[in-house]
Amino acid sequence: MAEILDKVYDPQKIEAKWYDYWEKSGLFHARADGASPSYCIVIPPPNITGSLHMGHALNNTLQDILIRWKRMLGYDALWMPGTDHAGIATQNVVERMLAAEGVNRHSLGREAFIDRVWQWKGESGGTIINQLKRLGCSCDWSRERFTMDAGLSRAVREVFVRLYEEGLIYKDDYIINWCPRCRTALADLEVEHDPHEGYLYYIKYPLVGKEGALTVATTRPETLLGDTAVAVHPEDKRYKAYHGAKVRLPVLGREIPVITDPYVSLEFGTGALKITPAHDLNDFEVARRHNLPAIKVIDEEGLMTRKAGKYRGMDRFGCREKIVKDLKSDGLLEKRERYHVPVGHCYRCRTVVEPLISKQWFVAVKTLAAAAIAAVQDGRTKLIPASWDNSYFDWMTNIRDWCISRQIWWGHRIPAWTCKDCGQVIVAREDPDKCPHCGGSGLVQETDVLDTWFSSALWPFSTLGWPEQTPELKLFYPTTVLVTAFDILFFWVARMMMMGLHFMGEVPFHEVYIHALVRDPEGQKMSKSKGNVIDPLDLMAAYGTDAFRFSLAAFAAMGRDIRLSEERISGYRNFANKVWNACRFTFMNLEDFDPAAAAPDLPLTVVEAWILSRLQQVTRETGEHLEVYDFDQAANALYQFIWHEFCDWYLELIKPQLNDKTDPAARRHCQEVLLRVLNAILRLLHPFMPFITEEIWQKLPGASGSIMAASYPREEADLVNPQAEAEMGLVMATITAIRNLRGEMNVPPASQVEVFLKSADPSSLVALERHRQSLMQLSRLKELHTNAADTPAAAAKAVVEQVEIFMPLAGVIDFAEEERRLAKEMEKISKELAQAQRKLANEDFLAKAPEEVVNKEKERLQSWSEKLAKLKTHRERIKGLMG
RNA sequence: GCGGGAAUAGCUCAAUGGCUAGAGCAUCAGCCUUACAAGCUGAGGGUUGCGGGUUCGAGUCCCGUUUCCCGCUCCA
Repeated sequence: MAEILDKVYDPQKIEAKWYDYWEKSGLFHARADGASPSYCIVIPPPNITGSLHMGHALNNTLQDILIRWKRMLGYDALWMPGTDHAGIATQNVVERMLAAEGVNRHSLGREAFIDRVWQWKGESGGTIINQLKRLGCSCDWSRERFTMDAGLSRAVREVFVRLYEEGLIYKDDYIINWCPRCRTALADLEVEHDPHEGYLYYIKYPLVGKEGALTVATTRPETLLGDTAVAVHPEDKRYKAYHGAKVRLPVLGREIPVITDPYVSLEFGTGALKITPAHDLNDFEVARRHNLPAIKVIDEEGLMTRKAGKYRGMDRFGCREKIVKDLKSDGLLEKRERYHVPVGHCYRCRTVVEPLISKQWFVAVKTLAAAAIAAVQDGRTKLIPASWDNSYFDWMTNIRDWCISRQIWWGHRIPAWTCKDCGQVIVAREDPDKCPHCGGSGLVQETDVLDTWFSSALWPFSTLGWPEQTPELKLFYPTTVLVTAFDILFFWVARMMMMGLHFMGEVPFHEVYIHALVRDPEGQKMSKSKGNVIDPLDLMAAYGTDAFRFSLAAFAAMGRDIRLSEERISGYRNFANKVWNACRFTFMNLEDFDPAAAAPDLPLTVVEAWILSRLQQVTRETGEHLEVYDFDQAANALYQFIWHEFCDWYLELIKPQLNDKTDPAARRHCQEVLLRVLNAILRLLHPFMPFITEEIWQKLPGASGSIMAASYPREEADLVNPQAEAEMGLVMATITAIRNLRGEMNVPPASQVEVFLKSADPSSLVALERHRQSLMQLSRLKELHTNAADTPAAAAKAVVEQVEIFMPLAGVIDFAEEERRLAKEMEKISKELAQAQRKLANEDFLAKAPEEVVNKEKERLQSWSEKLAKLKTHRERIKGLMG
């Protein structure tokens, strides 16, 4: 016996209880016993500092849909969860807390500081995990990992040591991007270039021993303090005379050479370029070619060094103003022009990045990148959509060595030691206590930590237990698919490809599904500074998690950004309510239903054959769409079927049988089929709307256990029934046509009318006769004449396929109104007819188009002209009646 | 600057080169029809950005053009 659902669908009430139930039942746990095929997704690990934003919500909803779907299909589905230690971001958070207490990390000391970060992580680091649970994510929490936990740290060290031993990790003096606020080096990728309103300054460098000066153009006059040359293009005729000359550096008076290098552009500025090797990447490379010294005039805090002479200790921007002033008073500033300067900012704190020469650790990525390129080229890993291939190749081809050392404390400390006695560098898996070269005990460990992405790059195998050869690693690597947004394609995906291929010998994932970015309704990127951030938790509270998830899936069209509109989410909330009420209706009609009792052996009615046939097709479509990550199409197919076929038609069509208590067997049979369809619908919908489907499933007669553990519907081909679909198509079209006539002729819904049907095709009438009750009920008829010998003249008329429909409206009908309506209808049809005629009159079309297309066109022509003829006859009759 | 998208109903988006270019929301009209007013039944709404071309046939393919978005960028 079925329990009756509450009258109102209340998402908050039903969503609260199921997550615990699932988790406690162990339903998220992958068995890893090799008994069924494996399916594995590793989660893009969110930062421990993070809280759930729209990007996470979309990303994880899609993953959960895939995982729940595959799990129901019988795969041993592992969704490997975890979090990322987010070195710089986390350190910033904790440092801010310390600042509020009036201390800083240096006064605290390294050990204590790290303890403090762990403490913070314990208290606040789980926020996002709880939010993922709120979203319904069915991750295998028993396997949850963290990039700083013991196992992953061991993997990091193993990778570092091996790469070092292979010569792929090295330490060198090089110019790197430095954030003076975070006081650490950054990788090229971690610098964001934004245009900045600035100036291009033209500065005179007086010639030594001659009259005159060379004028250089620069956006950063303060760096002239570190200039060690002025470069011109070797072919530049303007400067031929100055090759080998010397100029005097303004302000400081140092003499520096004029050199020639083809790097210099002839067109830009004056064609003379100041060279500051310590503070500009290009200058650094020019200087290497010419063996020029580098003079560091800006330090790690962004302050001028003692090499800057009288400017020492000034802030770099203050120094710029002062220098410009001094140049002006010396008469050496020729002019300045307004200019858009591309300025690099730290992606974590937005501070202007300072290029600095510094000793850092690098990964030599060329060979790793080549392997990662090959894997995508030969399809071992597929990017979906493939339009990302070119960006991937482009980036991978132009990649430069990866700076992996960070001058912060929170992270994996680089396992390198320097011997104070012999000066040798030791890189080791275990902390050494004496120098293996000289036996000395004065070992000093590297203070830097590794870039956070270094550990995330190992995520697909480190989380599965590597370097141990675990059963999980064997079963789930390579993982099936990685689901991510394109903004971390290079940061993360590219690096996982490199590391996975190098250490596992196989790609980390077979497919990478790259989904859209969620934008605000105006298409703007959501950001705190713009104030247009929509909090997913608010949406879940307002519309329910199921509606929210379904919206995200329905929005997730491939290769297109998502503009989130609340109106549509509320539309899907209505859909959830619709599902709820369809179930409520079903349950109300199952009060006397005993699933254990034997089902009567009755044949399917046409209506049942039709709905089961449609169900098969929707089942097939849903699977096909999910298989290729067309989440939106899968969601829409279900929405359309459930609302507009199951609810709008099927439930209406079976009401008479359900209400007919005189034939218990037929009623019981009807209940049986209804339950069967609803059961399948819930399972089809479950990956998208896990909570509401579970809530209803638990009350569904004959269902047991969690819907999570039920099987996902598969198409039953023998139930596909084109005849039933054709017949119901005619019935529904006829009902719609009658409703249409009523509407057009302004017949009040309450008043019942008579309808006459006529057709040259007797089988149509037989079919419609079979559905007499449905026709009467759904189009509100007083009487239906399907064998009308005489059709009333004073009637409104419509034509559906071969069937003519007459609705006599004696005393009600406005002949002029009907005449106008017919004229309009005929005009529409005439247009279609003309188009078909035009096509068929075209000899090229007849000769070149495929036969079936031509035949189709002929059929269309025929049916249009028949319909037109019928309407025309009728119109004449109406006209006759009008007098 | 280089590269990639996008442009279709008032809005957000669909549409293997071939049925009358479709949905949802919004609008309008009428309905509390015993699951649902978060609902039901209808209706209106389109020169597919613009200009060419290929084709029997173009929203779809090609060229040009305009606008918008997004990446990448070592000419100061």
